[in-house]
Formats: sequence, C-alpha cells, structure tokens
Amino acid sequence: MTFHSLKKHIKSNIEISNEDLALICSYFKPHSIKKKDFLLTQGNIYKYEGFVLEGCFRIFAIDEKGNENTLYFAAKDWWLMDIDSFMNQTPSNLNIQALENSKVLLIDRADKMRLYESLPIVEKLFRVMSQKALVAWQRRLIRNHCETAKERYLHFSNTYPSITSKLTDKQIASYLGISHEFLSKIKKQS
Amino acid sequence: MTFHSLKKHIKSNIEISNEDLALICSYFKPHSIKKKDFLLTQGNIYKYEGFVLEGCFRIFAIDEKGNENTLYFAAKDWWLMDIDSFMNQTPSNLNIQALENSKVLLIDRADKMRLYESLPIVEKLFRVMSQKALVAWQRRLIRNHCETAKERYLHFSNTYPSITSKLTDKQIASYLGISHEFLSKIKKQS
DNA sequence: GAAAATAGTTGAACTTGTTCAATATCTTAA
DNA sequence: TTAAGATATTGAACAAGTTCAACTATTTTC
Repeated sequence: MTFHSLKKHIKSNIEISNEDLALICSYFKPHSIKKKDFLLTQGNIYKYEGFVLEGCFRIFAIDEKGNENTLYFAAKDWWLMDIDSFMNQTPSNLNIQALENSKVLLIDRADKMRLYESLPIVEKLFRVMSQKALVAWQRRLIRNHCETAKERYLHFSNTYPSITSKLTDKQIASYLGISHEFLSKIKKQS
Repeated sequence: MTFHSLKKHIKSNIEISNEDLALICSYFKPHSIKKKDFLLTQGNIYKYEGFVLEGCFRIFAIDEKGNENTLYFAAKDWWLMDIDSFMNQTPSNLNIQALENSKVLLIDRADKMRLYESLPIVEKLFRVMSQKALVAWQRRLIRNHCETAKERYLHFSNTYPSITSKLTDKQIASYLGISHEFLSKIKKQS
C-alpha cells in the first residue's frame, strides 16, 4: 500500500517488471516529517533522496542578501533531491522544508548507489526522469524571459491549483522571482 | 582522431572500457555544417542528436511575438539536442543554427535507441550528463532571479570568454533575456 | 485568549529594463 | 566596390517591478 504511488510513478516513466519494481521499493523507507521541519538545510551534505507520498515541500536557496529563492515545490509524487550535493558529496546550497505534515519514502546515498549497480534499469529510470525535468526547466526559463510576472503567476496557479492553495503569497513570489508586494498588486488587478 | 574528443568527454562523465567507448563511437557519423545553416528548425521532428567537434551553434526558440529566445550556445564538446522532440517524436519548438562553419558527430534516433538497448552504460552516461545539466539550469534560473542584467552579462562573458567573442550582442542579449539596446547600454557602463 | 510573530496591502519614490526612432557601423553578396 | 542588409549606439518617453514604510489581517504560541 505504502509503495503503490511510487510504483505507479515509476511505471509512468519506464516499462518495468513487477519483480524489479518490488526490488526498487525495498530500498525505500517511509518517514514522516512535521510541518516546518527540514529534510535538508544548506551547508550540509544531502544524504537522502526522497519521494513524496503526501504533504508538500518547498526547495529553496538563500542568497548573500538573505533573499529566499524557491526552486520548486514538491507535492505528492514529486521527488526531493539536491542532485548536486547528492552526486558530488559537496555541501548543499539548498533547503528542503515541509510546508505541512508530510510522508515521504527515503533512500540513502549508499543504497542508491547499490541500486544503480544491481539494477541497470534504475539508470534508465533516472535518465528519463532527468531528461523530462530538463525540458521543464528549459521551458520555465523561457517563460521567465518572455512573460510578465502576471502571466507567470497565472500560468503557475492554473497549472498547479492544488499546490497554489497550500502556499503563502510570499512563497509563490519567491518561486516567480518577484517581490511579495508586487505579487499582491498583481492579484488585486486580476 | 575524429572521435578523440567524444571519447574524452564520455570518460569525464563515467568510467568506461575502451571497447564500449569504441562501440559507442561507431554509431556516430561526422558531418560538416556551414555557417548559418540549420540542423533543426522549429515545427520539425528532431531526428539526430549531435556532439560538437568544432565550431559553434545557437539553440533558440521563437515565440508568438517573434522574439528570439536563446536557450544556450554549443561550442566544442557540447551536445546538440532537443530532448523533448527527440524523446516524444513531437514537432520541435527549437531551432539549432551553426554560427560558423562547424563539424559535428551525429547519431540518428533509431541508432540511439539501439545503443541504449545494446549498451546499458549509455543509460548511465546520459543519466549523469542530464543530471549535471539539470544543476546548471537550476543555477541559471536562480541567477536570473537574483542578479541584474549587468551581473548576468559579466558572469556569462567571464565564464565563456571564447564563446562570447564569437557572438553578436543581439545573440547574447537573447540568451540573457534582455533587449539588445539595453545590453549596449550595459556594456558602455563597464 | 492575549501577545507575538508572520503574512498581506497599499502608496510613494525609485531603479531597471523596454520600446521606438534616428543614426552610425559593420558585413556580405553581386 | 558599392548597395543592401544586418548589427550596434544613443536618447527620450514609458512600463515593469523594487524598496521602504506604515498599516491591517491572520496565525501561532504560550
């Protein structure tokens, strides 16, 4: 039951046997994370990769000026990772915080490496997911270049209405790359 | 000789035997592309994936208003791909144009699929490269949010001086997401 | 349930970047 | 080698978004 949504998610990305699916799932352990708790804070090395079962997370960086910069939000069926820190074992620049009481499946770095080695299809799984993510990031950057803040806000809230409803305007503004005051003015207009 | 830089590039990403390297290379065919010619124009399905041996390319999209939006530039040792069109066999939104006479190694879609199947390490290669690219795109988006156009220009020209020197200001501006008039004003200041 | 903290609103002054138009410079093809 | 076309520069008027500050809601915590 716990692994149902992970299995479904994997099958939506690659063709895979039930045996392999079960083996992959056996590496993941369920965890609960309370609202406002952090799975990762910047400066630390990221040891886990996570898959969200329920709840919602915010992945953000804090720059020198103290501004919070939200990379993305992760709700059900999204992954929690800091690829850079996880791959290279370098201190992370990111923070991953639960926005509500949440449940995740976690795999630690050593197990992930074992999984890659013991089951080559896992390479394919992450290759496919990474490439899809890449396309999404490219599109987001283009939107940032050619759309106004208002257009970007409407696109986000229409694309992810259920996530939008869980967020404060401050969090949305930090995702869109605008000040929260300006977001307030945008919302008043529309 | 032709495959030297591709081999070196692959080895910088994964550990691999010389036999596997040679097999991978056997799928790629060298091509020359003249300045201003297109490897891909939007609306078409992308059939090839390419590795740049020499020269320089620009990968860009044109939006409804007719604005050119440069995703990235690809010089020696960079890949030319439209992941979206190549993976899903859907018409591309991108244009890939040679900025000077260039040489590339091309692999067509069917061969790429065969390569993935016959040599699982190729999945790993593209998994690793995609994840590295993902990190780079995330950083670029953050820079777009928290740096001014001038800071972004200086970062770009300092990071890629040899590419910068091959480009017109119009092309650089479309990469930074600003008007070329404003780039001209920025350059005058510094 | 009151106090404290956080989030949202609004306005005024300001900065960054755009648009348009005119002019100047550089490339390229015939 | 010259005309045509693309590229770069500059200025003025404008639009988009920021910053600061004061105020109002809304949550959170004890």
